[in-house]
Amino acid sequence: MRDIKKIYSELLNTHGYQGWWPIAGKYHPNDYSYPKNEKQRFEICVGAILTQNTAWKNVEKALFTLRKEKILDAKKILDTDDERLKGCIRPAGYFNQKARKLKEFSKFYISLDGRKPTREQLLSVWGVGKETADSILLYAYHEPIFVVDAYTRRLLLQKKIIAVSESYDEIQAFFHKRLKKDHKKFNEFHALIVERGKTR
DNA sequence: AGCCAGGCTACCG
DNA sequence: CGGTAGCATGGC
Repeated sequence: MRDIKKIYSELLNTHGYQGWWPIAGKYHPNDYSYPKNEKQRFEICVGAILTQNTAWKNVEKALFTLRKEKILDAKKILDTDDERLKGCIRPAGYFNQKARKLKEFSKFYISLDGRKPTREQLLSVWGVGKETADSILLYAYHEPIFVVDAYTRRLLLQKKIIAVSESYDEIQAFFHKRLKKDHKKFNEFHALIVERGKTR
């Protein structure tokens, strides 16, 4: 039996600490203390939405522009004209949809008033699906919840740990069942799976 | 020069 | 329910 803990250490040996979630373009290997403030927390949420089916490289361009234009903020995004917002995030693709998603999420984020959202609440927001919700919970709120993405499925299939495409929730339960619920470990594991997926 | 990226919604049978 | 078209740009 191929233990997923063994897969984790192999990935770590091969790729090293990934330093997720990147804040303002910077990674911070083996330091899981981010976000350090609300501003950074919101940036993670925006990045999680913008990176939907999109290369992170393109998301960075959008984040850079939002930062430069000083609208990387929930209230500012809501106050920004749709066309201007679309222009800022254009490199991240699907800009019509994503502009709407950012506004819907900003409204939701403000309504939280500093409280931590539940998974159910996140999923009720238009444009937030399971992976995005779990990424936000794990990386922005340090909740020990495993993020499942296309790379995770591919990895489990390649290692013949699963037969054919199981559901998101089943795969997530698989990890939850076998790993201690530690947000740092979940953070690193998911980041490593993505890194492996990118470099094939 | 295609293919594909750190998905989601809407709609179909 | 599961399956899939459409969304869009930029990197390799």
